[in-house]
Amino acid sequence: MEKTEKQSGKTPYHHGDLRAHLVETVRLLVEEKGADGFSISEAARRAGVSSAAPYKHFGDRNEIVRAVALGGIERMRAEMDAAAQGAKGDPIAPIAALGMCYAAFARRETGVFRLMFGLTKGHDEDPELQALGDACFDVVKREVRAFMPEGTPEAEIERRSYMLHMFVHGHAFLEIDAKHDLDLSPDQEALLMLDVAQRVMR
Amino acid sequence: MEKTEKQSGKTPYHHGDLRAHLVETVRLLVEEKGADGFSISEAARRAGVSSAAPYKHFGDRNEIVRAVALGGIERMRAEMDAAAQGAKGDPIAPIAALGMCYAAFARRETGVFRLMFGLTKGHDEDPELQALGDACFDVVKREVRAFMPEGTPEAEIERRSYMLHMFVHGHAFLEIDAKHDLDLSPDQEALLMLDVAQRVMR
DNA sequence: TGCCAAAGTAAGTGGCTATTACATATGTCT
DNA sequence: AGACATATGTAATAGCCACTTACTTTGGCA
Repeated sequence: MEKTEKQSGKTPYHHGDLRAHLVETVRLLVEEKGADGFSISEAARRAGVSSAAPYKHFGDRNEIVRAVALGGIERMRAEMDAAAQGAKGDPIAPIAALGMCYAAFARRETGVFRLMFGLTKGHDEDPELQALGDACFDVVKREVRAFMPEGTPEAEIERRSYMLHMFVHGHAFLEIDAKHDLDLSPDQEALLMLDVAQRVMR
Repeated sequence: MEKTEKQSGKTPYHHGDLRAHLVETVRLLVEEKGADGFSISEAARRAGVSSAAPYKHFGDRNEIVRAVALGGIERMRAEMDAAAQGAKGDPIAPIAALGMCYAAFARRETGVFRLMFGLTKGHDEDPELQALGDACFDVVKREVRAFMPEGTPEAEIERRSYMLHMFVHGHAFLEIDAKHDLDLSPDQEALLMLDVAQRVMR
């Protein structure tokens, strides 16, 4: 029973932890072919099981991609947390670092990133998705709070945090969608992030 | 052949201008069910033709949604142009108006808006799509140029324009995806746009 | 008028999602 | 150990979709 307890408490029976295997397979497929360029059948084929097997672990296709998206959000949250705590120079450095982190994730895991924000297929009211997203935003608010003078009203912190989010979110999507031919070097992007952070936090 | 390819003056043959009829039908379906929630078969059914008929006018499904997206971009460009020229109070008003326009379009035509920026299915290198997008951005640059002191280097104009785009683009998507429970009134949103515009243009 | 190409249809191919009926492995209970 | 309920798997299937092919209809024009 408690030999190979995996993430969701599902114990492997016949072929190991097919559930986790499928999520990882789909994650790779999403990066490879985009969120709508793959099929569950294909994932099952790659995992070496029949096309019906996935439906023993997920109710429908959406549940699978949802699991991939949730994993992505949590991964990004962890990276943001680490990036903010690792930046210790200028007081504004953690805030700029968060922006770099966001953009870097979008660039590195473009498929999953699109998924994280492109789930509109019945996930409008997904509490778990919302909660994980909020957890990411909490990291931002934490750093904004640390930067602002003590006693700053929460509404102000929320407002600044939202402005930062607007900015990096737009930048991330404009970049991965290649809507501008900017082609910023990492240094140039870091300067841009710093510039924007200063304009928002001033 | 492409002798009658005037795109504004398609000649009706059997059932009228099926091409334009299909684009409009798909536009409505996109708003109704989302970019991936409809089928070409369904559009054909609504238009009262066989499921093979669309393929006499479009090479594949992507060409149809591309046409819808192109129409959306051009419509938004026209609105942005009008909004900027209509705002004549504070010198920064046209810039804030552009932001409102962007957000309003995203709210009003959410499906098409998502389409405009979600085409990643072989449209990475679509010159017409890129050109229309650039035309929108030209409106922004025009207003930024008008705001900045004469002789401002083009690179600076480009930079400020890009910053503005980052902000409004992020705001638009965060709002339609309901990633924050802000629920701004039109007035509050206008103030936010003005605030952001001032921070960028300062 | 007769021709031809554009524009339409019916039928078919292959793929996908999801379901159903059935087969098999696994931990538990006695 | 043996039995059993259940979790996990398969094969077969239904229904939908994108797209193709072969055929028919229609409208403009030489």
